[in-house]
Amino acid sequence: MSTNRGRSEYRQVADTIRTAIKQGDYARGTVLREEELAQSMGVDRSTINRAFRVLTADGLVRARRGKGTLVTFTPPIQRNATLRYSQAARERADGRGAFDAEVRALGFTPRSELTVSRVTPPANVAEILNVAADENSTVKRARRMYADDTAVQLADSYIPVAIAEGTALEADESGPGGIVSRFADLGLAQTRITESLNVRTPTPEEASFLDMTEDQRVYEITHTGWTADGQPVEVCVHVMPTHLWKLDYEWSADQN
Amino acid sequence: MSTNRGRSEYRQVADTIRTAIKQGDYARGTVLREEELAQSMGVDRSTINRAFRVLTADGLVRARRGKGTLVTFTPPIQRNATLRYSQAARERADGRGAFDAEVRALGFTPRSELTVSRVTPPANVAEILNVAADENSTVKRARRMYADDTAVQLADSYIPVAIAEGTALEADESGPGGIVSRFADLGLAQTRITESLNVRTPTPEEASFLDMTEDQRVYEITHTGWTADGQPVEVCVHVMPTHLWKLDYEWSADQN
DNA sequence: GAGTGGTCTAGACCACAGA
DNA sequence: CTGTGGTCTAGACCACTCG
Repeated sequence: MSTNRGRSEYRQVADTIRTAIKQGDYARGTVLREEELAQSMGVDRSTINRAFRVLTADGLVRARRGKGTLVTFTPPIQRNATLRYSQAARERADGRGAFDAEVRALGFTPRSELTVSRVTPPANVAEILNVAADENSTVKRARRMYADDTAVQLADSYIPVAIAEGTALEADESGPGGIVSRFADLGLAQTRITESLNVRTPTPEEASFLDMTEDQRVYEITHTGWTADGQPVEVCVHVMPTHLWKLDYEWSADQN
Repeated sequence: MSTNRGRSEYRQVADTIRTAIKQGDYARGTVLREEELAQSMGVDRSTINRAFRVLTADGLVRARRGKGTLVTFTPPIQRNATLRYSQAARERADGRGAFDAEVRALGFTPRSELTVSRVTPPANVAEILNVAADENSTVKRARRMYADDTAVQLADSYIPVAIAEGTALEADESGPGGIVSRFADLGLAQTRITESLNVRTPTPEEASFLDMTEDQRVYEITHTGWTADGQPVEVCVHVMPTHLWKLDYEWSADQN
Protein backbone atom coordinates (compact mmCIF):
# COMPACT_ATOMS: atom_id res chain seq x y z
CA MET A 1 0.00 0.00 0.00
CA SER A 2 1.45 3.33 -1.07
CA THR A 3 2.23 6.12 1.35
CA ASN A 4 -0.52 8.71 1.52
CA ARG A 5 -0.30 12.15 3.06
CA GLY A 6 0.97 10.99 6.45
CA ARG A 7 -2.00 8.70 7.03
CA SER A 8 -0.55 5.47 8.35
CA GLU A 9 -1.03 2.23 6.49
CA TYR A 10 -3.22 0.61 9.09
CA ARG A 11 -5.55 3.61 9.04
CA GLN A 12 -5.70 3.50 5.27
CA VAL A 13 -6.57 -0.18 5.47
CA ALA A 14 -9.24 0.61 8.06
CA ASP A 15 -10.64 3.39 5.88
CA THR A 16 -10.84 1.07 2.90
CA ILE A 17 -12.64 -1.67 4.78
CA ARG A 18 -14.91 0.81 6.56
CA THR A 19 -16.03 2.23 3.25
CA ALA A 20 -16.64 -1.24 1.87
CA ILE A 21 -18.80 -2.14 4.86
CA LYS A 22 -20.84 1.07 4.79
CA GLN A 23 -21.41 0.72 1.07
CA GLY A 24 -22.70 -2.78 1.62
CA ASP A 25 -19.85 -4.53 -0.20
CA TYR A 26 -19.26 -6.54 2.96
CA ALA A 27 -22.67 -7.46 4.34
CA ARG A 28 -23.32 -8.15 8.01
CA GLY A 29 -22.06 -11.65 8.72
CA THR A 30 -19.28 -11.64 6.12
CA VAL A 31 -16.15 -13.37 7.40
CA LEU A 32 -12.77 -11.75 6.75
CA ARG A 33 -9.40 -13.36 7.38
CA GLU A 34 -6.33 -11.37 8.43
CA GLU A 35 -3.78 -13.46 6.56
CA GLU A 36 -5.75 -13.34 3.33
CA LEU A 37 -6.24 -9.57 3.49
CA ALA A 38 -2.58 -9.11 4.40
CA GLN A 39 -1.50 -10.91 1.27
CA SER A 40 -4.01 -9.26 -1.02
CA MET A 41 -3.07 -5.80 0.27
CA GLY A 42 0.64 -6.53 0.44
CA VAL A 43 1.15 -5.77 4.13
CA ASP A 44 2.04 -7.73 7.23
CA ARG A 45 -0.73 -9.48 9.13
CA SER A 46 -0.06 -7.27 12.17
CA THR A 47 -1.01 -4.24 10.10
CA ILE A 48 -4.37 -5.80 9.25
CA ASN A 49 -4.80 -6.80 12.88
CA ARG A 50 -4.26 -3.21 13.90
CA ALA A 51 -6.72 -1.94 11.30
CA PHE A 52 -9.33 -4.37 12.60
CA ARG A 53 -8.75 -3.01 16.08
CA VAL A 54 -9.83 0.40 14.83
CA LEU A 55 -12.91 -1.01 13.13
CA THR A 56 -13.76 -3.09 16.18
CA ALA A 57 -13.69 0.05 18.31
CA ASP A 58 -16.30 1.54 15.98
CA GLY A 59 -18.45 -1.57 16.24
CA LEU A 60 -18.12 -2.42 12.55
CA VAL A 61 -16.44 -5.82 12.96
CA ARG A 62 -15.81 -8.36 15.67
CA ALA A 63 -12.90 -10.79 15.62
CA ARG A 64 -13.38 -14.39 16.75
CA ARG A 65 -10.32 -16.42 17.51
CA GLY A 66 -10.31 -19.59 15.48
CA LYS A 67 -13.03 -18.35 13.17
CA GLY A 68 -12.16 -15.08 11.53
CA THR A 69 -13.33 -11.49 11.73
CA LEU A 70 -17.06 -10.95 11.24
CA VAL A 71 -18.74 -7.86 9.89
CA THR A 72 -21.22 -6.80 12.60
CA PHE A 73 -22.29 -3.30 11.57
CA THR A 74 -25.84 -2.42 12.60
CA PRO A 75 -27.67 0.92 12.60
CA PRO A 76 -28.04 2.25 16.16
CA ILE A 77 -31.05 1.73 18.40
CA GLN A 78 -32.75 5.00 19.25
CA ARG A 79 -33.50 5.71 22.89
CA ASN A 80 -35.84 8.61 23.54
CA ALA A 81 -35.21 9.46 27.16
CA THR A 82 -38.13 11.81 27.49
CA LEU A 83 -40.89 9.74 25.93
CA ARG A 84 -39.92 6.67 27.95
CA TYR A 85 -41.08 8.31 31.12
CA SER A 86 -44.06 10.29 29.95
CA GLN A 87 -47.59 9.55 31.02
CA ALA A 88 -48.70 9.37 27.42
CA ALA A 89 -46.10 6.78 26.49
CA ARG A 90 -47.05 4.57 29.38
CA GLU A 91 -50.67 4.61 28.30
CA ARG A 92 -49.69 3.92 24.72
CA ALA A 93 -47.39 1.08 25.61
CA ASP A 94 -50.00 -1.69 25.97
CA GLY A 95 -47.92 -3.30 28.64
CA ARG A 96 -44.84 -3.27 26.48
CA GLY A 97 -41.98 -1.11 27.63
CA ALA A 98 -40.06 1.57 25.84
CA PHE A 99 -37.14 -0.74 25.22
CA ASP A 100 -39.45 -3.11 23.42
CA ALA A 101 -40.59 -0.46 20.97
CA GLU A 102 -37.08 0.87 20.41
CA VAL A 103 -35.76 -2.53 19.39
CA ARG A 104 -38.75 -3.54 17.29
CA ALA A 105 -38.35 -0.28 15.38
CA LEU A 106 -35.17 -1.74 13.92
CA GLY A 107 -36.65 -5.11 13.10
CA PHE A 108 -35.03 -7.00 15.97
CA THR A 109 -36.78 -9.10 18.55
CA PRO A 110 -36.41 -7.71 22.07
CA ARG A 111 -36.04 -9.78 25.20
CA SER A 112 -35.17 -8.90 28.75
CA GLU A 113 -34.49 -10.65 32.02
CA LEU A 114 -35.16 -9.26 35.47
CA THR A 115 -33.57 -10.21 38.76
CA VAL A 116 -34.82 -8.61 41.96
CA SER A 117 -32.76 -8.66 45.15
CA ARG A 118 -31.75 -6.61 48.15
CA VAL A 119 -28.28 -5.18 47.92
CA THR A 120 -25.88 -2.62 49.27
CA PRO A 121 -25.99 0.13 46.65
CA PRO A 122 -22.95 1.68 44.97
CA ALA A 123 -21.69 4.76 46.81
CA ASN A 124 -22.91 7.29 44.27
CA VAL A 125 -26.39 5.73 44.22
CA ALA A 126 -26.55 5.68 48.02
CA GLU A 127 -25.68 9.34 48.09
CA ILE A 128 -28.43 10.31 45.64
CA LEU A 129 -31.05 8.20 47.43
CA ASN A 130 -29.81 9.38 50.81
CA VAL A 131 -29.60 5.86 52.23
CA ALA A 132 -26.82 4.04 54.07
CA ALA A 133 -24.23 2.48 51.77
CA ASP A 134 -23.21 -0.31 54.12
CA GLU A 135 -26.28 -2.55 54.41
CA ASN A 136 -28.92 -4.14 52.21
CA SER A 137 -30.60 -0.78 52.11
CA THR A 138 -31.95 -0.93 48.59
CA VAL A 139 -33.97 -3.21 46.35
CA LYS A 140 -32.10 -3.80 43.13
CA ARG A 141 -34.02 -4.57 39.97
CA ALA A 142 -31.35 -5.76 37.55
CA ARG A 143 -32.47 -5.87 33.94
CA ARG A 144 -30.47 -7.49 31.15
CA MET A 145 -31.67 -6.57 27.70
CA TYR A 146 -31.20 -8.29 24.37
CA ALA A 147 -32.01 -7.68 20.72
CA ASP A 148 -32.13 -10.94 18.77
CA ASP A 149 -30.11 -12.64 21.51
CA THR A 150 -27.38 -9.99 21.42
CA ALA A 151 -26.96 -8.26 24.78
CA VAL A 152 -27.46 -4.55 24.25
CA GLN A 153 -28.00 -3.01 27.65
CA LEU A 154 -27.59 -3.45 31.39
CA ALA A 155 -29.97 -1.47 33.60
CA ASP A 156 -29.75 -1.70 37.38
CA SER A 157 -32.48 0.12 39.22
CA TYR A 158 -32.15 0.88 42.94
CA ILE A 159 -35.07 1.69 45.25
CA PRO A 160 -34.80 2.35 49.00
CA VAL A 161 -36.02 -0.66 50.98
CA ALA A 162 -38.11 1.76 53.07
CA ILE A 163 -40.13 2.50 49.93
CA ALA A 164 -40.15 -0.86 48.16
CA GLU A 165 -40.68 -3.22 51.09
CA GLY A 166 -43.83 -5.29 50.71
CA THR A 167 -44.95 -3.45 47.58
CA ALA A 168 -45.17 -4.31 43.91
CA LEU A 169 -41.78 -2.65 43.53
CA GLU A 170 -40.22 -5.81 44.91
CA ALA A 171 -42.21 -8.10 42.59
CA ASP A 172 -40.70 -9.96 39.67
CA GLU A 173 -43.17 -8.42 37.26
CA SER A 174 -43.55 -4.68 36.96
CA GLY A 175 -47.15 -4.88 35.71
CA PRO A 176 -49.06 -2.64 33.28
CA GLY A 177 -47.43 0.70 32.54
CA GLY A 178 -44.13 -0.47 33.94
CA ILE A 179 -42.42 0.20 37.23
CA VAL A 180 -43.05 3.94 37.01
CA SER A 181 -46.78 3.26 37.25
CA ARG A 182 -46.21 1.27 40.43
CA PHE A 183 -44.56 4.30 42.01
CA ALA A 184 -47.60 6.34 41.03
CA ASP A 185 -49.87 3.70 42.63
CA LEU A 186 -48.00 4.25 45.88
CA GLY A 187 -48.50 8.01 45.75
CA LEU A 188 -44.87 8.47 44.68
CA ALA A 189 -45.39 9.62 41.11
CA GLN A 190 -42.11 10.67 39.52
CA THR A 191 -42.62 14.20 38.26
CA ARG A 192 -39.04 15.25 37.64
CA ILE A 193 -36.32 13.20 35.94
CA THR A 194 -32.58 13.83 35.87
CA GLU A 195 -30.00 11.94 33.86
CA SER A 196 -26.26 12.27 34.13
CA LEU A 197 -24.31 10.76 31.29
CA ASN A 198 -20.71 9.93 30.55
CA VAL A 199 -18.70 7.62 28.30
CA ARG A 200 -16.11 5.17 29.55
CA THR A 201 -14.32 1.89 28.92
CA PRO A 202 -16.44 -1.10 29.94
CA THR A 203 -15.33 -3.13 32.95
CA PRO A 204 -14.14 -6.63 32.03
CA GLU A 205 -17.47 -8.00 33.30
CA GLU A 206 -19.51 -5.56 31.24
CA ALA A 207 -17.35 -6.24 28.20
CA SER A 208 -17.95 -9.95 28.61
CA PHE A 209 -21.72 -9.65 28.99
CA LEU A 210 -22.13 -7.14 26.18
CA ASP A 211 -19.67 -9.03 23.95
CA MET A 212 -17.41 -6.02 23.63
CA THR A 213 -13.67 -5.45 23.67
CA GLU A 214 -12.08 -2.93 25.99
CA ASP A 215 -11.33 -0.80 22.94
CA GLN A 216 -15.02 -0.05 22.64
CA ARG A 217 -16.97 2.38 24.82
CA VAL A 218 -20.17 2.40 26.83
CA TYR A 219 -22.56 5.11 27.87
CA GLU A 220 -23.11 5.14 31.61
CA ILE A 221 -26.38 6.90 32.35
CA THR A 222 -27.39 7.61 35.94
CA HIS A 223 -31.10 8.19 35.89
CA THR A 224 -32.99 9.54 38.90
CA GLY A 225 -36.74 9.88 39.42
CA TRP A 226 -37.99 12.53 41.85
CA THR A 227 -41.43 13.06 43.35
CA ALA A 228 -43.19 16.42 43.34
CA ASP A 229 -41.86 17.21 46.81
CA GLY A 230 -38.28 16.58 45.78
CA GLN A 231 -37.78 13.08 47.12
CA PRO A 232 -35.50 10.80 45.06
CA VAL A 233 -37.30 7.46 44.82
CA GLU A 234 -35.42 5.55 42.15
CA VAL A 235 -31.95 5.57 40.64
CA CYS A 236 -31.29 3.50 37.54
CA VAL A 237 -27.82 3.00 36.10
CA HIS A 238 -27.85 2.13 32.41
CA VAL A 239 -24.77 0.75 30.66
CA MET A 240 -24.91 0.39 26.89
CA PRO A 241 -22.38 0.18 24.05
CA THR A 242 -22.02 3.55 22.35
CA HIS A 243 -21.91 2.00 18.89
CA LEU A 244 -25.36 0.43 19.41
CA TRP A 245 -27.28 3.44 20.69
CA LYS A 246 -28.31 6.95 19.79
CA LEU A 247 -29.85 9.04 22.57
CA ASP A 248 -32.66 11.57 22.20
CA TYR A 249 -33.71 14.16 24.76
CA GLU A 250 -36.51 16.68 24.67
CA TRP A 251 -37.74 19.30 27.12
CA SER A 252 -39.51 22.62 27.55
CA ALA A 253 -37.12 25.54 27.49
CA ASP A 254 -38.80 27.46 30.27
CA GLN A 255 -39.70 24.81 32.76
CA ASN A 256 -37.02 25.93 35.21
CA MET B 1 5.75 -8.80 34.14
CA SER B 2 4.20 -12.07 35.28
CA THR B 3 1.20 -13.63 33.58
CA ASN B 4 -2.05 -12.77 35.31
CA ARG B 5 -5.42 -14.40 34.76
CA GLY B 6 -5.44 -14.01 31.00
CA ARG B 7 -5.10 -10.24 31.18
CA SER B 8 -2.52 -9.29 28.59
CA GLU B 9 0.69 -7.60 29.58
CA TYR B 10 -0.09 -4.31 27.90
CA ARG B 11 -3.40 -4.13 29.73
CA GLN B 12 -1.70 -4.88 33.02
CA VAL B 13 0.78 -2.11 32.32
CA ALA B 14 -2.09 0.22 31.46
CA ASP B 15 -3.92 -0.73 34.66
CA THR B 16 -0.83 -0.06 36.74
CA ILE B 17 -0.21 3.36 35.24
CA ARG B 18 -3.92 4.25 35.33
CA THR B 19 -4.04 3.52 39.03
CA ALA B 20 -0.90 5.58 39.63
CA ILE B 21 -2.41 8.54 37.79
CA LYS B 22 -5.78 8.38 39.53
CA GLN B 23 -4.08 8.10 42.92
CA GLY B 24 -2.06 11.19 42.14
CA ASP B 25 1.31 9.42 42.00
CA TYR B 26 1.76 10.88 38.52
CA ALA B 27 0.48 14.43 38.62
CA ARG B 28 -0.86 16.26 35.58
CA GLY B 29 2.13 17.34 33.53
CA THR B 30 4.41 14.47 34.52
CA VAL B 31 6.49 13.25 31.59
CA LEU B 32 6.87 9.51 31.07
CA ARG B 33 9.24 7.85 28.60
CA GLU B 34 8.47 4.60 26.86
CA GLU B 35 12.00 3.24 26.80
CA GLU B 36 12.53 3.95 30.48
CA LEU B 37 9.27 2.29 31.51
CA ALA B 38 9.99 -0.65 29.22
CA GLN B 39 13.28 -1.30 30.98
CA SER B 40 11.93 -0.78 34.48
CA MET B 41 9.00 -3.11 33.81
CA GLY B 42 11.05 -5.62 31.83
CA VAL B 43 8.99 -5.52 28.63
CA ASP B 44 9.54 -4.36 25.07
CA ARG B 45 8.95 -0.72 24.23
CA SER B 46 6.12 -1.70 21.89
CA THR B 47 4.23 -3.14 24.85
CA ILE B 48 4.47 0.17 26.67
CA ASN B 49 3.48 1.96 23.48
CA ARG B 50 0.38 -0.16 23.28
CA ALA B 51 -0.48 0.43 26.92
CA PHE B 52 -0.20 4.19 26.35
CA ARG B 53 -2.57 3.84 23.43
CA VAL B 54 -5.19 2.52 25.86
CA LEU B 55 -4.56 5.31 28.34
CA THR B 56 -4.61 7.90 25.57
CA ALA B 57 -8.03 6.66 24.48
CA ASP B 58 -9.25 7.33 28.03
CA GLY B 59 -7.77 10.82 27.99
CA LEU B 60 -5.31 10.09 30.80
CA VAL B 61 -2.11 10.73 28.85
CA ARG B 62 -1.04 12.32 25.59
CA ALA B 63 2.11 11.30 23.74
CA ARG B 64 4.28 13.95 22.09
CA ARG B 65 6.80 12.84 19.55
CA GLY B 66 10.24 14.06 20.50
CA LYS B 67 9.15 14.97 24.03
CA GLY B 68 7.63 12.04 25.85
CA THR B 69 4.21 11.06 27.10
CA LEU B 70 2.49 13.60 29.32
CA VAL B 71 -0.06 12.91 32.01
CA THR B 72 -3.11 14.98 31.05
CA PHE B 73 -5.88 13.64 33.28
CA THR B 74 -8.49 16.26 34.21
CA PRO B 75 -11.89 15.90 35.86
CA PRO B 76 -14.68 16.35 33.30
CA ILE B 77 -16.49 19.58 32.59
CA GLN B 78 -20.17 19.34 33.47
CA ARG B 79 -22.66 20.46 30.85
CA ASN B 80 -26.22 20.90 32.08
CA ALA B 81 -28.27 20.83 28.89
CA THR B 82 -31.48 21.95 30.52
CA LEU B 83 -30.26 24.90 32.56
CA ARG B 84 -28.32 26.32 29.62
CA TYR B 85 -31.53 27.14 27.84
CA SER B 86 -33.79 28.12 30.72
CA GLN B 87 -35.10 31.63 31.18
CA ALA B 88 -33.78 31.68 34.73
CA ALA B 89 -30.25 30.79 33.69
CA ARG B 90 -30.19 33.50 31.08
CA GLU B 91 -31.23 36.10 33.65
CA ARG B 92 -28.66 34.80 36.10
CA ALA B 93 -25.90 34.77 33.58
CA ASP B 94 -24.91 38.45 33.73
CA GLY B 95 -23.99 38.34 30.09
CA ARG B 96 -21.79 35.33 30.56
CA GLY B 97 -22.84 32.17 28.84
CA ALA B 98 -23.40 28.71 30.20
CA PHE B 99 -20.07 27.50 28.85
CA ASP B 100 -18.34 30.19 30.83
CA ALA B 101 -19.82 29.02 34.12
CA GLU B 102 -19.18 25.35 33.36
CA VAL B 103 -15.49 25.93 32.78
CA ARG B 104 -14.98 28.32 35.67
CA ALA B 105 -16.55 25.72 37.95
CA LEU B 106 -13.42 23.64 37.40
CA GLY B 107 -10.98 26.47 37.92
CA PHE B 108 -10.11 26.94 34.26
CA THR B 109 -10.31 30.16 32.28
CA PRO B 110 -12.85 29.97 29.47
CA ARG B 111 -12.43 31.60 26.10
CA SER B 112 -14.37 31.34 22.89
CA GLU B 113 -14.15 32.59 19.34
CA LEU B 114 -17.07 33.25 17.05
CA THR B 115 -17.16 33.34 13.27
CA VAL B 116 -20.37 34.27 11.48
CA SER B 117 -20.92 33.48 7.81
CA ARG B 118 -23.48 32.30 5.31
CA VAL B 119 -23.10 28.69 4.29
CA THR B 120 -24.75 25.71 2.70
CA PRO B 121 -25.80 23.62 5.69
CA PRO B 122 -25.03 19.92 6.16
CA ALA B 123 -27.79 17.69 4.79
CA ASN B 124 -29.18 16.61 8.15
CA VAL B 125 -29.32 20.23 9.36
CA ALA B 126 -31.06 21.36 6.15
CA GLU B 127 -33.65 18.67 6.65
CA ILE B 128 -34.44 19.69 10.21
CA LEU B 129 -34.64 23.38 9.34
CA ASN B 130 -36.59 22.62 6.18
CA VAL B 131 -34.33 24.75 3.98
CA ALA B 132 -32.57 24.02 0.71
CA ALA B 133 -29.24 22.23 1.10
CA ASP B 134 -27.67 23.57 -2.07
CA GLU B 135 -27.27 27.32 -1.50
CA ASN B 136 -26.11 29.73 1.16
CA SER B 137 -29.42 29.18 2.85
CA THR B 138 -28.28 29.44 6.45
CA VAL B 139 -26.29 31.72 8.69
CA LYS B 140 -23.60 29.74 10.49
CA ARG B 141 -22.37 30.89 13.85
CA ALA B 142 -19.24 28.82 14.42
CA ARG B 143 -17.99 28.85 18.00
CA ARG B 144 -14.65 27.44 19.07
CA MET B 145 -14.33 27.00 22.81
CA TYR B 146 -11.26 26.75 25.00
CA ALA B 147 -10.46 26.12 28.66
CA ASP B 148 -7.04 27.52 29.58
CA ASP B 149 -6.08 27.54 25.88
CA THR B 150 -7.03 23.88 25.41
CA ALA B 151 -9.73 23.46 22.77
CA VAL B 152 -12.65 21.67 24.39
CA GLN B 153 -15.62 22.10 22.09
CA LEU B 154 -16.77 22.98 18.60
CA ALA B 155 -20.31 24.34 18.27
CA ASP B 156 -21.73 25.25 14.87
CA SER B 157 -25.12 26.89 14.98
CA TYR B 158 -27.26 27.16 11.84
CA ILE B 159 -30.13 29.62 11.38
CA PRO B 160 -32.23 29.99 8.20
CA VAL B 161 -31.22 33.13 6.31
CA ALA B 162 -34.92 33.98 6.07
CA ILE B 163 -34.94 34.39 9.85
CA ALA B 164 -31.49 35.81 10.52
CA GLU B 165 -31.14 38.28 7.66
CA GLY B 166 -30.62 41.82 8.87
CA THR B 167 -31.13 40.90 12.53
CA ALA B 168 -28.90 40.62 15.57
CA LEU B 169 -28.66 36.90 14.78
CA GLU B 170 -26.13 37.76 12.11
CA ALA B 171 -24.08 40.01 14.40
CA ASP B 172 -20.67 39.09 15.76
CA GLU B 173 -21.83 39.60 19.32
CA SER B 174 -24.82 37.76 20.68
CA GLY B 175 -25.57 40.41 23.32
CA PRO B 176 -27.05 40.08 26.85
CA GLY B 177 -28.70 36.75 27.58
CA GLY B 178 -27.05 35.14 24.58
CA ILE B 179 -28.36 34.23 21.19
CA VAL B 180 -31.50 32.61 22.60
CA SER B 181 -32.59 36.01 23.89
CA ARG B 182 -32.20 37.48 20.40
CA PHE B 183 -34.63 34.88 19.09
CA ALA B 184 -37.07 35.93 21.79
CA ASP B 185 -36.61 39.58 20.79
CA LEU B 186 -37.74 38.61 17.30
CA GLY B 187 -40.86 36.91 18.58
CA LEU B 188 -39.26 33.50 17.99
CA ALA B 189 -38.78 32.39 21.56
CA GLN B 190 -37.57 28.79 21.71
CA THR B 191 -40.00 26.91 23.90
CA ARG B 192 -39.10 23.34 23.09
CA ILE B 193 -35.62 21.88 22.80
CA THR B 194 -34.56 18.54 21.35
CA GLU B 195 -31.10 17.02 21.44
CA SER B 196 -29.95 13.94 19.60
CA LEU B 197 -26.66 12.50 20.79
CA ASN B 198 -24.21 9.91 19.58
CA VAL B 199 -20.56 9.02 20.04
CA ARG B 200 -18.09 8.62 17.19
CA THR B 201 -14.47 8.84 16.11
CA PRO B 202 -13.42 12.42 15.43
CA THR B 203 -12.69 13.43 11.85
CA PRO B 204 -9.00 14.18 11.21
CA GLU B 205 -9.86 17.91 11.27
CA GLU B 206 -11.72 17.66 14.58
CA ALA B 207 -8.93 15.57 16.04
CA SER B 208 -6.41 18.19 15.03
CA PHE B 209 -8.36 21.11 16.46
CA LEU B 210 -9.27 19.35 19.70
CA ASP B 211 -5.77 17.86 20.03
CA MET B 212 -7.09 14.32 20.05
CA THR B 213 -6.03 11.04 18.49
CA GLU B 214 -8.41 8.96 16.42
CA ASP B 215 -8.44 6.43 19.24
CA GLN B 216 -10.42 8.87 21.33
CA ARG B 217 -14.12 9.63 20.94
CA VAL B 218 -16.34 12.69 20.64
CA TYR B 219 -19.94 13.36 21.51
CA GLU B 220 -21.87 14.73 18.56
CA ILE B 221 -24.93 16.56 19.82
CA THR B 222 -27.51 17.88 17.38
CA HIS B 223 -29.48 20.49 19.26
CA THR B 224 -32.67 22.02 17.85
CA GLY B 225 -34.71 24.94 19.18
CA TRP B 226 -38.41 25.09 18.33
CA THR B 227 -40.93 27.92 18.73
CA ALA B 228 -44.30 27.46 20.38
CA ASP B 229 -45.94 26.84 17.01
CA GLY B 230 -43.52 24.08 16.13
CA GLN B 231 -41.12 25.95 13.87
CA PRO B 232 -37.46 24.90 14.03
CA VAL B 233 -35.44 28.10 14.19
CA GLU B 234 -31.94 26.98 15.15
CA VAL B 235 -29.86 23.82 14.89
CA CYS B 236 -26.57 23.65 16.74
CA VAL B 237 -24.11 20.80 16.28
CA HIS B 238 -21.78 20.36 19.23
CA VAL B 239 -18.63 18.24 19.01
CA MET B 240 -16.72 17.59 22.21
CA PRO B 241 -14.24 14.97 23.46
CA THR B 242 -16.01 12.39 25.61
CA HIS B 243 -13.20 12.29 28.14
CA LEU B 244 -13.59 16.02 28.84
CA TRP B 245 -17.34 16.23 29.36
CA LYS B 246 -20.14 14.88 31.49
CA LEU B 247 -23.67 15.65 30.32
CA ASP B 248 -26.66 16.40 32.53
CA TYR B 249 -30.29 16.43 31.46
CA GLU B 250 -33.40 17.25 33.44
CA TRP B 251 -37.07 17.40 32.55
CA SER B 252 -40.63 17.09 33.82
CA ALA B 253 -41.96 13.56 33.54
CA ASP B 254 -45.41 14.56 32.40
CA GLN B 255 -44.77 17.34 29.96
CA ASN B 256 -45.64 15.19 26.97
C1' DG C 1 -4.41 -31.31 14.25
C1' DA C 2 -5.20 -27.35 11.33
C1' DG C 3 -6.91 -22.71 11.05
C1' DT C 4 -7.26 -18.15 12.91
C1' DG C 5 -6.82 -14.21 15.99
C1' DG C 6 -4.12 -12.10 20.30
C1' DT C 7 0.05 -10.79 21.84
C1' DC C 8 5.01 -10.16 22.54
C1' DT C 9 9.70 -9.31 20.99
C1' DA C 10 13.45 -7.44 18.20
C1' DG C 11 14.96 -4.55 14.89
C1' DA C 12 14.40 -0.93 11.71
C1' DC C 13 13.20 3.46 9.86
C1' DC C 14 10.66 7.70 9.89
C1' DA C 15 8.82 12.29 11.79
C1' DC C 16 9.02 15.78 14.98
C1' DA C 17 11.04 18.53 19.02
C1' DG C 18 14.67 20.90 20.85
C1' DA C 19 19.48 22.14 21.87
C1' DC D 1 22.45 15.94 16.02
C1' DT D 2 20.10 13.50 19.59
C1' DG D 3 15.95 11.99 21.94
C1' DT D 4 11.40 10.30 21.68
C1' DG D 5 7.15 8.44 19.86
C1' DG D 6 4.71 6.22 15.48
C1' DT D 7 4.71 2.54 12.64
C1' DC D 8 5.92 -1.56 10.00
C1' DT D 9 7.83 -6.17 9.45
C1' DA D 10 9.10 -10.88 10.65
C1' DG D 11 8.90 -14.49 13.56
C1' DA D 12 7.21 -16.83 17.46
C1' DC D 13 4.05 -18.76 20.66
C1' DC D 14 -0.38 -19.11 22.80
C1' DA D 15 -5.62 -19.74 23.04
C1' DC D 16 -9.69 -20.92 21.01
C1' DT D 17 -12.73 -23.21 17.24
C1' DC D 18 -13.91 -26.91 14.59
C1' DG D 19 -13.60 -31.17 12.30
